Amino acid sequence: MVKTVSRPYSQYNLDALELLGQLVREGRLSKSWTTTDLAARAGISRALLQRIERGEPGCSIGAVFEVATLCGVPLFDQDQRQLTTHLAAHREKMALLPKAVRAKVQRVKDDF
Amino acid sequence: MVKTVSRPYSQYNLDALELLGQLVREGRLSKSWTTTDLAARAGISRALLQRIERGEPGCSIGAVFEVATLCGVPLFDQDQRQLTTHLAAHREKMALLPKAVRAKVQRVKDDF
DNA sequence: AGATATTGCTCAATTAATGAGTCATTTTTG
DNA sequence: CAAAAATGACTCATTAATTGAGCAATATCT
Repeated sequence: MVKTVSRPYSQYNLDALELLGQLVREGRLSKSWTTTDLAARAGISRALLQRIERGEPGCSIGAVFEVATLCGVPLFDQDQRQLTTHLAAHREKMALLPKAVRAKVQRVKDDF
Repeated sequence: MVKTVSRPYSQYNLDALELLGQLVREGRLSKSWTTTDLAARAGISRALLQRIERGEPGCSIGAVFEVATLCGVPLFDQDQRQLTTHLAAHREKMALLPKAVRAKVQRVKDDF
């Protein structure tokens, strides 16, 4: 029985997901929570929690974030952690950026 | 038409997801990629990319990570960034942790 | 060691996400 | 200003995720 690949994920991200799953598991154990405990707290099924700890890429990011937060796993960089502050800052920053980008038209010099 | 809530996500994580979406969008624009460009690179549909930039919690974490990486958005802390190294380290660390936790049995002193 | 709880896994049924397409609007370029 | 392109938002059919339950194996506690 060979595992079929539904979508081509990069190895880097598969590793990142596996690491995230391990961090979650560590956090859970450090708090002495059973899988059932944590799943209940996060409002998800135990089966899904196990898939998250296994680092499966198909899990919804909302569920993963809930679990990670409960386990004390930081989601972003230290300097990005103050969400509310940064949300506002980024909203302003976005206002300065172009609303749309445009593919460079490769105008070829065809007069030679 | 009121938006029905499929699952109770914490406001903190909703904010985190919105921030992540903004960071992705910033990264995309800084590289002058159209939504179609980035979606193609990530191997996802444009519709999904838009949901990711909007910070919707239902998107698969695999898709979000692919996009974030392409946009140069760091996923973990500085000290957790070297994935391969940390994967190995965590594997060893896990070997030392208990395989299962057990809920403390609240043995009540019932002899009074 | 024995008892009991936890974990890991599978499977079918249900629910939700994803892809593809369309359209109106906004933005950029010449 | 006009044309071309990008974006945002939406629908619907398809595909995939999620749930809930059950069971075997393993780990923990007394």
